[in-house]
Amino acid sequence: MHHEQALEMLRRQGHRITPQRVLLLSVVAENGGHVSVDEVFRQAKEAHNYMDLATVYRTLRLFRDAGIVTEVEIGDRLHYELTLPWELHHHMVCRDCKGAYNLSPHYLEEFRETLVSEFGFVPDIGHFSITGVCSGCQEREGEADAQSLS
Amino acid sequence: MHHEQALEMLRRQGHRITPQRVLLLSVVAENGGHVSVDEVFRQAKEAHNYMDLATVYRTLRLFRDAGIVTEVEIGDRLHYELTLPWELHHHMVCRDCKGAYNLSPHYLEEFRETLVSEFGFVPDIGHFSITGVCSGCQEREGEADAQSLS
DNA sequence: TCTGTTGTTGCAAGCAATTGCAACAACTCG
DNA sequence: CGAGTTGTTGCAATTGCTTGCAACAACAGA
Repeated sequence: MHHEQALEMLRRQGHRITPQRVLLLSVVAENGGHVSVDEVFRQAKEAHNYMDLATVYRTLRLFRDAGIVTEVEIGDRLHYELTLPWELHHHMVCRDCKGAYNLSPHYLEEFRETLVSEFGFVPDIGHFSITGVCSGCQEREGEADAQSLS
Repeated sequence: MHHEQALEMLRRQGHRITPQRVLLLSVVAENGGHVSVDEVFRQAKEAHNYMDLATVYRTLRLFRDAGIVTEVEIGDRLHYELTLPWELHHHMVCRDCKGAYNLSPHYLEEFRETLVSEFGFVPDIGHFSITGVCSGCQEREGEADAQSLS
């Protein structure tokens, strides 16, 4: 998603283009992957010498609702990443190392359709993420357990 | 899960049985379905004339980690319900009406196994819940949309 | 270009939930 | 049963995030 394009989307949805929004969008964009709110706040302040945390939260939420960014809950903190429509994905978040691994949407398609057809429940899988333990941390846990037994 | 049994589980895991824990367990148990933290706090205070909110949070989390209760996030508040091993279920939580509907584990089994075999990622589906819109609220939304168009 | 309307910001207060720490009490072992 | 050990509690402070509100500024229309 190109900046100009995203800003145009916002405007078409009736939102105003403010310097804060332009700045925050570029901060998220320049970070490649997912960034924590704190990090966005810090970088924005660095670039502009001022930024209000409430504005960061409100703006990122706005971007999310406008489809410009995707919200990912890592641990219990919100992170955001640019939504790239040609590479949509969900996340598997490791509860130990807080790593976030991408998951192709096709793994969820069947599950989604079952919920809709069986229960008429339409899940929000645009922002889906699932917590668990990644393979690396499982090995580390294994070692720890072995030690605690000895 | 019977009270005595749950307390015995706690003790076996090396935790102490305190009056607060006994009280909080019975409050959760007596509520049948899922209860909000606030409600647990209120009822515990009513029964015992004193209870600290931090203790409620810590105790419920302990119960969760011990497998005695299940944590359900409804809206953005934590709720808890007794874990009944013979009727395990997940939840579909409606983002509009905050209703929580039970979902049999079998709907997730396949998804779970795919994550494990494909990625070595073991999801926490003991505490799984998914947000979306229930069928009732979809109808209501439909009406609202129709009105706003007229 | 100027002006009015209305969405946005900054600030401070508020929320649910968590945490550090000293006083305390449940369990263990003698 | 009584003393020591160590997990637990109560309290207050703190965290991450949200919200109410008055001042402000982006856009539209004249």
